[in-house]
Amino acid sequence: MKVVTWNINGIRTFRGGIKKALDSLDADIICVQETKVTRDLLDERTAIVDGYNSYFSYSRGRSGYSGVATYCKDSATPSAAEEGLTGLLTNHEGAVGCYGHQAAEFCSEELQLLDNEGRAVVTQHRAKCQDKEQTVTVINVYCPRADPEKPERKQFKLQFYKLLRCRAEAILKDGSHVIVLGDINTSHRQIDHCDPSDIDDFDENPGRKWLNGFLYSGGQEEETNDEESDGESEVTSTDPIRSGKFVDTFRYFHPTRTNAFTCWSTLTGARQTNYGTRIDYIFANCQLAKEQFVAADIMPEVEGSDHCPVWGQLSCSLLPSSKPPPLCTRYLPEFAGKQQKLSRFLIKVDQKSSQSEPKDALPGSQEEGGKEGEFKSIQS
DNA sequence: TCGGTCGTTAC
DNA sequence: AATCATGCGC
DNA sequence: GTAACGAGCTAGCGCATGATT
Repeated sequence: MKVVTWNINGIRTFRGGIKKALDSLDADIICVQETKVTRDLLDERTAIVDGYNSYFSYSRGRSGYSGVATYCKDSATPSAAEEGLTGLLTNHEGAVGCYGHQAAEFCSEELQLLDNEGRAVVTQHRAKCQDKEQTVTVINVYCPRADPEKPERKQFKLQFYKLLRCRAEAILKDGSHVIVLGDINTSHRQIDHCDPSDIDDFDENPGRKWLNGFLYSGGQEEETNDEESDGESEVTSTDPIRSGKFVDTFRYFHPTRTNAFTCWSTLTGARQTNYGTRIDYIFANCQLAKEQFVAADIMPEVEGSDHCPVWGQLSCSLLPSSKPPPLCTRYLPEFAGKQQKLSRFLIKVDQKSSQSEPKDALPGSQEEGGKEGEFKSIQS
């Protein structure tokens, strides 16, 4: 199976629908960030793509801002899907669960704010990894940018990181493999930045420290010793710097490749001179990375955004769920007439009636509107 | 995780 | 109902 | 003369909103 992440900088720029772009990426799971769309502005050709099932999270604060979506091939239909990292947005069935000890680390208002900008979608899949059936959870994130003008966003970004790690490790501890992918908005090391001496990098240092803690650096032999300088006090004992459980899959396969960037400033036309940064990643827990990942790379030749796609190839194959979880976009009542899967109407009657009502699927903060009745009548 | 250049100012 | 001007966030 | 210090700030997209035709 193959996964892709891509910050698309506005999903509505794909005028004729996004299907062609999705197909050309040729992946089972495609995670996009910065959709800049809200439910009321989502059109059918974007939301309902033949051959895929999709899962959106929208910014609740402002429109035209942030937002992520995960598109799964029908052969990769998840068994669970949910919006956000905190669980506060998921009062419906079909959620992934496993929230760790976030309650001890964050106050509830803070948690709500961290999930208020449509920055995360979590899908859970069954996979067959050499005979054994296992669970793989995909966390699609658009991590906040730390605007230097706004000091509070710096803290927000770090808190989001902390929450992301908390959730990812909780799911991992529960026994699932975990893939964390998306626009992480921090370049990890000097090699990942066109100008490592830039002042900005010092400002982003907390983000790098987080990455160093989140990632496992075994297998990346270079420079493991000079990292000790920012953790000299605890280096002798627990060595928390390298306690991470995840692997940067691109760097795992290309440990020394330089000028490998995924994001370029449009202000200066920096893409033509490849003056960029690598801030879009596919992270996988160590075991998954080592045992299942067979390749990973960036796609700098793909245009259409100020970011390029990143892909990872796994040797395991996905086992599709027979029915998409409630968060699936195709359950939205405004698209009820555009059901794509004929098989949805062909499943056994007893199974269908024992499932939860479609109205439980209505995601997010939007009102349920007057179309719901129409939808229910179509369903039953 | 650093070195590094250049022009102006202060001594 | 289009178009423009301005602002915001990257 | 030389050490110390500070260097300089525009670019372009996608989107929203409100005012103008």
